[in-house]
Amino acid sequence: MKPAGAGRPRLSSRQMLQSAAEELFFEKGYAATTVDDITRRAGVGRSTFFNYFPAKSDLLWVELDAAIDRLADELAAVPPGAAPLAAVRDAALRVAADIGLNDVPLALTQDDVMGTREETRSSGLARLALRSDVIAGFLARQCGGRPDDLAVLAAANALSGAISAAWTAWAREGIGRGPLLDYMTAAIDIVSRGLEESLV
Amino acid sequence: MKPAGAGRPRLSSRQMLQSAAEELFFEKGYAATTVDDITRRAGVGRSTFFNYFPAKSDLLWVELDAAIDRLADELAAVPPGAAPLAAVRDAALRVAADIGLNDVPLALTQDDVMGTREETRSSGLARLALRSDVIAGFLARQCGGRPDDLAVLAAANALSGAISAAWTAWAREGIGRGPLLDYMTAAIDIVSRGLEESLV
DNA sequence: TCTAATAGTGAACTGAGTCCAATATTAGCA
DNA sequence: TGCTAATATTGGACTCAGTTCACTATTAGA
Repeated sequence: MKPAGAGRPRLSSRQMLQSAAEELFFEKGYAATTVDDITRRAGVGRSTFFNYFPAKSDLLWVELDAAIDRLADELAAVPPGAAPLAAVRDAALRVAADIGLNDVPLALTQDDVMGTREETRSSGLARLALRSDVIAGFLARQCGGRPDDLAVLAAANALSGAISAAWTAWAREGIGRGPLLDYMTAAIDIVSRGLEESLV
Repeated sequence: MKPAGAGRPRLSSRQMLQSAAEELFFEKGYAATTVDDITRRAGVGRSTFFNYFPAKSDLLWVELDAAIDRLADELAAVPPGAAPLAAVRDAALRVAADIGLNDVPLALTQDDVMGTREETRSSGLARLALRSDVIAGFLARQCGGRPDDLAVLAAANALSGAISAAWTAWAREGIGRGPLLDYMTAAIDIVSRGLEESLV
């Protein structure tokens, strides 16, 4: 097997690793694919892998990681004094609006990963925690509270949970899915308005 | 070093592993403690460890794991037709009421002492996901929807996030903390009633 | 006392992630 | 062009979590 991308205009090692991994995950599944497999197909040394990705599981979450970075940037740009909840919603929706219909994190399409694999599952949840932190930090800043205040934590976790729900439901819809933005709007609305109203 | 508990009335291997681990985590931190260290001090073979705990990180979450099991049992016993949100709240509060002031998961008190937070954190998030699943399953059952419906997912994630926030804020309060029940009541109230009202 | 189930065991194995010092590549500059 | 300093890539040795499996104790119960 030739290295992916051989002959074509030179791709970055990062790109080569990413596409080699994507191929292999489809061919053999995530669990059965080793880091060695990936680097061999990408045509780079094994050590190089860890220069670009701190863990194998990071390959599953490329799109989501980018979205979380975006969210942090958007929130950092919110002027002090703006209504905090509305600001989070708007930021999340702006980010969602830029996610293409095929920018689904591999983790959410790979059945092999969705199942029992505890380790990969928690890799996804690490993103949820990161996003919770980002939101909690922002809420604390806007409200003048501490980021580990119960109300701030609860609100941040709930919002982050809603955002996760949107990604999950969207990804599961399969090929015919509509824009992520629609899911995101609905999910954030549910927790913003209160579960009491939304559920029954 | 004698095995922990030598001479005293015979403890189960599980108990011995748990207390050996607790000691070692305090002495050297979580990351620096290997499974070998734990089994050596507990005086059992290495294989025995994995008979009792699927992963090293499970030792950090014993109390929380028990609470999630309890929650699942409580929800399973709810009669069909009961109001779903109220049922989840009541179940969570009943479980919280039985958590003693010192039943703090090791992970939550020790995460600074225990070295790198990332790994302990991601193991904690696995619990959050499990709890979300339990709640989503229950909501779907009561509402007659699918467990991967957006509204069900969003509500389940939000509730689970609120419950996590309660545990976290409670644990961080340190020795003088009040009962978990108080934190749980407040956190669930916040997401139930809607963030709009609760935040500003 | 016998027996069948259960608990505990060591040994060999896989694969992720770390560390490090050596080497290749590239960019910037004169 | 040639020199240099930064940066990228590399292999190899290492640690340790977690799996598998066949084997041996221990225990409970008839």
